[in-house]
Amino acid sequence: MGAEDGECSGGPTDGAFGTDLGWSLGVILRAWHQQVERVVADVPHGTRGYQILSVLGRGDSPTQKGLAEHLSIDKTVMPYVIDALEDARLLARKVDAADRRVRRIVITPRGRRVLGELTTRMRTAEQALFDDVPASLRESFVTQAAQIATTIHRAHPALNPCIAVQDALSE
Amino acid sequence: MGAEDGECSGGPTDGAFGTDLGWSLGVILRAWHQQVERVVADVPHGTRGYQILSVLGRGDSPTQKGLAEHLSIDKTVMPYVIDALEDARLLARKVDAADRRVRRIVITPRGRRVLGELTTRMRTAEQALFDDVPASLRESFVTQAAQIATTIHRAHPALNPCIAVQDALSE
DNA sequence: TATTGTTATACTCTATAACTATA
DNA sequence: TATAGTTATAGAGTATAACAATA
Repeated sequence: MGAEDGECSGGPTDGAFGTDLGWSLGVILRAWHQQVERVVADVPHGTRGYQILSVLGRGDSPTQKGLAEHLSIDKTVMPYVIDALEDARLLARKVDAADRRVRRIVITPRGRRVLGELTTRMRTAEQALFDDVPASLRESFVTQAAQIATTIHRAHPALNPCIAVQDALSE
Repeated sequence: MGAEDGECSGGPTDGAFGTDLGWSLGVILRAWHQQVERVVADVPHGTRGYQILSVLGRGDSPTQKGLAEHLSIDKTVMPYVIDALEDARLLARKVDAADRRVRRIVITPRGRRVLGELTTRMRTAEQALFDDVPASLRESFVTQAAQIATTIHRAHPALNPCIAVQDALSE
């Protein structure tokens, strides 16, 4: 005791219309990271490594540039991330025959196996994250987040040069 | 031309149940930061400074420790953040009479005025962020994010030492 | 002895600039 | 000349450790 009251009353600032979206998303994203960090502990570069494997698991063979844009990180970050994942034999660089400047990133059988395990464990971790949240709310939120993220990712070329690349390609 | 296909197909990885919550939230939060960065350009420490003013605008007079816990940052980050906001005369440190170790942070009249302007401009910026998202979806998402963040913030003591402090106080 | 706040320092992550190899 | 990828380096943000003041 000493303080006559609680330190902070908690929750976002503007209850009426939730202008404090940044705070809310920050709290959830930090909790997500903390919750899944043990799942991805053995994956080089943790959640980032997992997200790269996820994209590859979809069947894509993106370039390093395309991958960087999907993850919204600078292309100069890619080499050491890809190096680490390649050293772990989870993926491989493959020189593009049509343009030898380009390295296509492909998942290895081992990478696919690891991704399978990770996906299962991620589901469990996310359920634990939402332990005190009603299932219907959780499902709704996750679905809406995916919808909105996809829309924003498409709508903001500055944030999503990946689309700019596709536009350029289709010219 | 050169690449035979697009670099990445976009969207989260697992359409079925959205295991890629981390990607979705990351995209939305990054876009939010980018969208509001001009609004908070004049506020020391940008969105962080804004979030601190938001809490203070609620009428709280939190300690620096409580504030750090609300924002999920280390207490050692607070001094220079508070210094900058105090230099800008947006808030002030006030020694707690009951416990002279403690500095209560209070908003200044100027801080309250600035917060008012910021709140309005944040609303506008957030609407721009969700320009291509249906209004009903946007409102639902923002509300749900606030609900879930509050629940998680309460449920995870490790992430939310603020509650731990309150528990300790109520003993 | 424990806690709030502070300072100094080291570490991680990220971006900027300059280079190479291809086109 | 322009682009994909790489490397080296500098910067921002963050955490760890040690300290002062107070309880």
